[in-house]
Amino acid sequence: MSDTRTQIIEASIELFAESGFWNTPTSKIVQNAEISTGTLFNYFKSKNGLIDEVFLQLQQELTAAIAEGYPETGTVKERVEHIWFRYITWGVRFPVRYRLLQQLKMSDFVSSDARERSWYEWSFASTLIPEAIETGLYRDVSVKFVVQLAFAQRDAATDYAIASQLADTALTKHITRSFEIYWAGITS
Amino acid sequence: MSDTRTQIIEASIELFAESGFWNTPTSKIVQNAEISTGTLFNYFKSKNGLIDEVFLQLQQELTAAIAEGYPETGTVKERVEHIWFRYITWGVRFPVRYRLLQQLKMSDFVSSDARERSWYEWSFASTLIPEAIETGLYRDVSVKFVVQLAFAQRDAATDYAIASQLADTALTKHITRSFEIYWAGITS
DNA sequence: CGCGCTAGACTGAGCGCTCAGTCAAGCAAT
DNA sequence: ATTGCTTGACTGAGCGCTCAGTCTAGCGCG
Repeated sequence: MSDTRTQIIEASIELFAESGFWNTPTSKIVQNAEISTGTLFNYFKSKNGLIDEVFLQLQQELTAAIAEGYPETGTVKERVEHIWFRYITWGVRFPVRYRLLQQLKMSDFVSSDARERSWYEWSFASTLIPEAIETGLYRDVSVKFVVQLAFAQRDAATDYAIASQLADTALTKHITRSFEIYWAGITS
Repeated sequence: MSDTRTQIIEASIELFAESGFWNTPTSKIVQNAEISTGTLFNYFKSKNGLIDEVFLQLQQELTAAIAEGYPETGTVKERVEHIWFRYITWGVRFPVRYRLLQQLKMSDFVSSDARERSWYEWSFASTLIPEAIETGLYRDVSVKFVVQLAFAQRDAATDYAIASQLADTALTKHITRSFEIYWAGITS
């Protein structure tokens, strides 16, 4: 990882988050990264290629934060709660990065290739969903919907925490409470 | 509402939903609407002005669908459930419009002026939130978070219903169930 | 009824400009 | 001398938007 490459990615994160992808010309990126036009295209084959790399970078940072201390042998609830906690904490600590990642996930700027590659990072949690089904502690609802709800409620909790600038004990309380609400909803 | 204006808006909805705003040049819109370049700018002062109008149009259609049969005098729960039901039903019936509206809400393409104007449409529900606070049936959670959670869970339920192509009784059951989950989570 | 006229919706070539991406020249390090 | 990174003026495709001009429906008048 050369220094120049990092500079470009950091400048891109900042500008993309600020103005969006289509409103951020490469000219502004090179200006912000203090390099020249040509150098950008030495490191990335196109602007879209750069967007892919920014996405992978952010996804990797988030996944690393979650994977750290992951209770491989814990109960399903413990593991889901761990992800919940780490995810929201990361979002609050890096709100610019979090919002950009959210936007990238939703948009179709990111190539399907990059999306696929980002899934490998989640291998540590690959047994979670099958196990959740087996334990059968959920209400009579499809697993797909339970997962989708988890994502939606977790993201809503993160947005709220960022907007309200929660920290320390207030943040911890909020995370625990939001998880309780989720768990109370889906378990019978 | 002239026919040409409607043509332009319908063409825009289709193309924006398909390729996004920045990937839809005005040349494609006029092609799709079977008019010429200049006509578009007779009806809308700019491309951004057009986006605003598309947003207002969709928001209005959705609000009209929800306002119809709204139980003004019902309990808080009844009224929230009514909105829940109508919203998801509208999304399932018009998935292209629903997805585009979601994107527009999230993005910053829509001017703050247009956003403000769209709030007037919701006046029929203006007493809902104050009443919800008074009744105090919620858990010890901030009202803002309860509202944000409602939006998030309702949208997740809609996405799931669209993706799974639910209809008729299966759809009704899903809507009721998803509302139950929300209600179980936030009430103590 | 028929003619002349007008209003204004519509047209589309083309303007000015921005953009992503190129490439020949320069430079520093070996 | 050679290699490989860096530079930034340059390119041409594509964009939003304009405007001088066309066309037609419909009105007033003899």
